Amino acid sequence: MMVEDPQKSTMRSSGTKARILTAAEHLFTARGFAGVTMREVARRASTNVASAHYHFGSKEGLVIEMLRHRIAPINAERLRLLKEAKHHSGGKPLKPFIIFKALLLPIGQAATGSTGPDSRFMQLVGRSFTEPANFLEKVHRRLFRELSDIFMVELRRSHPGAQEEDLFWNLHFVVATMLGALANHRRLVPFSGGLCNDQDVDEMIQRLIVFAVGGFTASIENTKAKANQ
Amino acid sequence: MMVEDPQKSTMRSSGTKARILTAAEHLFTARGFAGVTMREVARRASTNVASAHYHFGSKEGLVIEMLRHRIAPINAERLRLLKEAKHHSGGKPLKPFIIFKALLLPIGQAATGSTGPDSRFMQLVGRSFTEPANFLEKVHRRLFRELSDIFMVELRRSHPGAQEEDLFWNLHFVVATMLGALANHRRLVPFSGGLCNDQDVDEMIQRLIVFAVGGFTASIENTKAKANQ
DNA sequence: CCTTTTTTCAAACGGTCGTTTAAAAAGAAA
DNA sequence: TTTCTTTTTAAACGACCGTTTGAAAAAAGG
Repeated sequence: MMVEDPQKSTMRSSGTKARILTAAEHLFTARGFAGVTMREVARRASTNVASAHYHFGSKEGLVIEMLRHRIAPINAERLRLLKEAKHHSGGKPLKPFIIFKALLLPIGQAATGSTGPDSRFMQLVGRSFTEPANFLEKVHRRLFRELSDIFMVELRRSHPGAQEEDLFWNLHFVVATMLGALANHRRLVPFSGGLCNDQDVDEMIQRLIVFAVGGFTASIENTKAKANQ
Repeated sequence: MMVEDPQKSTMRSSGTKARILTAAEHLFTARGFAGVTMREVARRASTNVASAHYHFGSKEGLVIEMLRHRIAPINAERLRLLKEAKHHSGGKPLKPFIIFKALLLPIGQAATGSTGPDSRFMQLVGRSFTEPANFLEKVHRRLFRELSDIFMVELRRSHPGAQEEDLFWNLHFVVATMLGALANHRRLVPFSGGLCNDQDVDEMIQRLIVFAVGGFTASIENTKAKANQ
């Protein structure tokens, strides 16, 4: 068998598994999960379908491993930034701007990293949330449950008077904005008649952070004002 | 042939075409475009595949017609609300809150209308934006180009000092938030541990409007402040 | 009624899909 | 080398896809 962790124990494979992963990432990014066949992935990786099944078990397995392989490092960086911010805050609650920077900045880093994925890959991540495939829900739960719990703790600390329900709603909106912006990124250029540049991922992330903080804060303030009136 | 407008001239068909459209809407909503076969649609509509091809030409044709059939009335209502608001403003620029209400409220109306689609259908609309199928881009361009042009005119009038580029970016974010929130709607319940209710579409739209206005305004103000410093 | 057009239907077509099989090739251990 | 395990390969399997065909049924026009 040997479908286990590449790091572990014996590893007699040449780079076939890694080539399949890379090929899958490029093709799934361009045409989605249902739009790409195992035969195409295998051909781009200079191998055959049976090899892909040998390494990943199934097409689902390949999709899951590819997403995990790219998302896990981004989430680790998010937690690192948050921990770093807490260390510099001296026990005081973090400002929303700091919290959402920790959530959003690692996306830009991943998209502009030297050997990392290009900005197009993030479209795939956004798309993976909207695809109806049920097997993806489990993956997302495993990949994002701990992360969202930790971020919710910080949001609670920074908004002591806010209703729990409102915090959930507005973090949900922030994530929705992030995913929507990533998934529909390429539409900005034709929409703006070429005025906006979609290549500068960092600019998008900076704008996204400002927008997210503004939306979140306005919404929390609005609900608080209503409650007090 | 007879694949033309149902309103026009002769119409000897019983409700087959309408039944196919309804069946397609339900199935595509649940499992996406690629995840549903023409045979399933035909069976749910109590007819057969050839009939579906007779009425819609192809699977793509069916998808396009289904989207157009649902989105066009929503966009008409958006334009109506905007025109109504302009009529009551006495020539003064509209506030962002009013503009985005005109953009977002019709979604809630469509989702809660008596014979209209349920909230799940809006997931499909959101999904149609992120699906990689190229034929959808033309549909979206035809359905949304005029709409976005008109809304941009009002945003310009309400933000005389703002850069054109910033207006595009932030309207893009508002739309991204809307699409992302719609597409990921059902995730809110498990994410919040059951605290938030995803059945109340009106509540979501209300919260969404506040969030969108807050994000848009904050982002415009932020850029203006930077330019002045 | 008969004629003409529109609509429905069962059946088939050509292709492609994810997956499996079984054997060959390559490496590691002895 | 021999033995055992891991990896790669070509070929096939069974199922299902979107679409088309050609004829029957239904509706409209005369």
